[in-house]
Amino acid sequence: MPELPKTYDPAAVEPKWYARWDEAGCFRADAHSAKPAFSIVIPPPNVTGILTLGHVLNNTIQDILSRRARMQGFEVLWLPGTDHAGVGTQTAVEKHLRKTENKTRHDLGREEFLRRVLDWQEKHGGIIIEQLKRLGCSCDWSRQRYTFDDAYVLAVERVFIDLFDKGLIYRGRRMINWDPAAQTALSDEEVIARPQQGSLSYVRYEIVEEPGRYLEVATTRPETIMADTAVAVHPTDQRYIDLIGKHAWRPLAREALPIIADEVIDPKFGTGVLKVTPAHDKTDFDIGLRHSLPVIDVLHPDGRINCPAVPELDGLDRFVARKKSVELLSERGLLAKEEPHENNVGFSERSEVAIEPRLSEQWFLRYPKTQEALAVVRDHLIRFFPVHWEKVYAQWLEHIQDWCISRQIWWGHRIPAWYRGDETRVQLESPGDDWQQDTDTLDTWFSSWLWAYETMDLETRAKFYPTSVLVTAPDIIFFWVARMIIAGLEFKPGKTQAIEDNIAFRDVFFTGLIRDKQGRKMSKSLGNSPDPLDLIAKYGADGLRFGLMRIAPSGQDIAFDEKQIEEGRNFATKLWNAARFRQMHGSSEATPRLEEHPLSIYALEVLARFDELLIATETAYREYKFNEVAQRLYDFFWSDYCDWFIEAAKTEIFSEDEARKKSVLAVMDFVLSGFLRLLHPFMPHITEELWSVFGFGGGEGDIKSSSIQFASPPAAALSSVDLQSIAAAREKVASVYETILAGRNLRATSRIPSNKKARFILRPATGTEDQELPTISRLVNAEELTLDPKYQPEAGVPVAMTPVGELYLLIAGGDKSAERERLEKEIGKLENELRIVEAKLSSASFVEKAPAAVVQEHRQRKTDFSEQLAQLRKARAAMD
RNA sequence: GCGCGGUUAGCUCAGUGGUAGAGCAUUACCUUGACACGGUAGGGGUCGCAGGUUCGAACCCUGCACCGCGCACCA
Repeated sequence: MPELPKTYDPAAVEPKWYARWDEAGCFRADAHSAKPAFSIVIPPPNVTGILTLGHVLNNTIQDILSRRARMQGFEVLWLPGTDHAGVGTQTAVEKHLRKTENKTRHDLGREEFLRRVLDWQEKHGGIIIEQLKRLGCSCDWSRQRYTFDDAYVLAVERVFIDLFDKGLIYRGRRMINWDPAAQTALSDEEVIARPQQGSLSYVRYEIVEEPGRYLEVATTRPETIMADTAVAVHPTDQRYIDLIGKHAWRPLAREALPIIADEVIDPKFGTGVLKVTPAHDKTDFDIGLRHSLPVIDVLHPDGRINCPAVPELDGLDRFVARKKSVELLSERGLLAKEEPHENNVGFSERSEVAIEPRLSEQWFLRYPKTQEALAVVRDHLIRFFPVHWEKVYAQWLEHIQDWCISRQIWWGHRIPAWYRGDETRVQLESPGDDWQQDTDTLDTWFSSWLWAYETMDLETRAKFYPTSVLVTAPDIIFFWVARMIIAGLEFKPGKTQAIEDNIAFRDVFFTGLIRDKQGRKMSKSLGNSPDPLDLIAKYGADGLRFGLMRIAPSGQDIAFDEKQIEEGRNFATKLWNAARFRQMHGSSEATPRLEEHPLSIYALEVLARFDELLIATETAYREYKFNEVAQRLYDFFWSDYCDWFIEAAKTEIFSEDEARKKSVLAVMDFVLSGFLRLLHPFMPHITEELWSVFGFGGGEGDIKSSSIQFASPPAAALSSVDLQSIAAAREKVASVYETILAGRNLRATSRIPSNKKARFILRPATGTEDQELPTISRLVNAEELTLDPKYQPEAGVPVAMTPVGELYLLIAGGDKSAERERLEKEIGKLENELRIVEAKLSSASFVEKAPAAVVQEHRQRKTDFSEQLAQLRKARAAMD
């Protein structure tokens, strides 16, 4: 067994093991395996993206699930890949182009621009894959996919054609969300409402039939007045009822507009009069349809005003034109007033500019299988964790609108539609030379929604689809999760037509969002997003993984604090050193066994706690409570194993009794071997290193049989020990540990410095044996601990009441007044507790109505407190 | 307006009816033969507010406040 270096160096251990695993093909999934299948598809990161803390969280969870399943004997497929990320990638390249060459994509033309995107992809693509490897992700890299793989592209086009043939995809001129910066249509989901501080302008529209009489119209968008084609009021609004059917003069680009009545007008808003602008507002467009109003578009695609009739405004940016139009109206006496007004404005999720509702010819999908998609989640064929996301999901599906799937960007899947004159054909190949292909591309999510199965060939799909679990952030529940569920139900890629074979995944685990300490989202512009690679360099991938998992409560946002990652690193070091300690005392068995050794009470205690740990982690895993699993592992190892078991075990390790020494070392090996396996999914590298160093996997040989990642999960340690003797041992241990705590407290309150040995005397309670004295003595750092049933203390000797008797601390020249003070404090505390218990017991209703066990417990407590109090009072009295 | 989540120690969070917990931070002592990325001991909380149910409420019920999020409205 090679000797462990003094400190753990993740940089020396982690890449070494990852390379070995990868080379040996440990992560490769076998579609022909007889083992049960476990599968996860990665939420594909942007192909040119770099690793963020969000990715670390998400992929660590997937890796934990994959590694755990592998150990449990599943054939595991964790399928990796990347996404072409249409708008995101294109925007990045455009930005770069503007910076380096001061050009737009239109300057280059479509073909050249796409070549530049490919260059960009060549340069930045795949970085994130290498970063995931550094994190330790056990993906099957031989199956890595990309949304622009030939086969994948073909599948996307075929799906488009299929849905078109079914009549679910159609082309139409409708109101869409227009992003004037990216100059493309967006889906409703890509628009984020933000409250904006603007102003409400009250504009005067003169009545055509009654010159000199004006209608006041409140608007936040005076720059679109030229596109007004009517003025509307509520049909029952008494203020204006006589005007319905008459006309009003449009104040800019003067023209007579009909005054119409429509139910949607809110008489309480503004003046109760709405200017109807069908080209630039969804509600207005609908009103226009109901009243057959003409549509006038006064905006260029880039958001500038397109209205030669008003030269003062023509060509101005929409926001500049807004101010200018107010000035114009004001000059002409047509502005009644202006008041500040807050309203919600839709912003493009990507380009961060206000979106423009715009009438445009686009492709739409009428979602299929929405009822079925609701049902599979409602009926828990697919289970959401945490469960409350079910409601959000249902709410979206219940209000679902057709999906605008065409984009006017260049980087994406081309729409397989062809035009010649008025003719349209939807098919893979061009119908002929004189046909022009649609210039639009598809929404990136229109390719992502096939990810759960289109990434698998038929053989793989037969084994691994539906996938076991999807791990993702809740912000893409509509974009991706819901649509993948719909795609699975519609295209039925499963082995039969049955619904349960065609759900995309059985479980969905939604992670939290990582925020900074102030609760803000991580973002580049705030500079509050640490680079995970820096963190890995500082704390190791294992430290980062563990630290993050320990603070990631399921379903809640995570306040990131580097301190927590440091804790992860510290835990790795603790593990390392505990292993070193074991290693100093001889070699270990490849498969540690307990049977041939008599177990000490401390061994029974730590093994019982280990068994509790097994159950607790199993339960937590079932609910995807990774932070709880991590915390349990941490507490068990640090406190139960290191602080208590190892410390108590030193009595035997440093003794001359070979049999007992052997026993305690065997228990250490048993616990270490089991604990390494439990911890492996969280900290794969260090556990593999120690597993290998200790030779637990059977030493050298095939990595697939020696690696910890294929070792079976630990079984319960005490299943063959009778419960009574475990209980007896644990009770004894509890009294020993309690005594130790009391002894240490005596030392500290009596101001004995930690490096000074102290002498103790124990006047034993009935039944106390001297067997455990050496351990107590060691753990209270005693120079000597003697058992003396007849000990009569001098007044002022510090004393503590313990389960094994009265424990006295002998100090030369003890400070009597300090001891008096200490005693009085102790007495005060006890009196207080006794008072509480007595009050409870004297309440007749408590004694009558509370469960007998609870009452009994209180009675016991009362007895204990009273006895201890009597002793302490005696000691106190002796001092006077 | 509708819905969801949160409010417990300075910080991050556990805690589904019976003596309020952990880690970090903090204070004191300690480089002792695994570990100072460590050990030991301590201090620190009217569990957001107000009612109710109960022998007993951080926990169950009702209302409210504040923070965050989603949806709808948004002239």
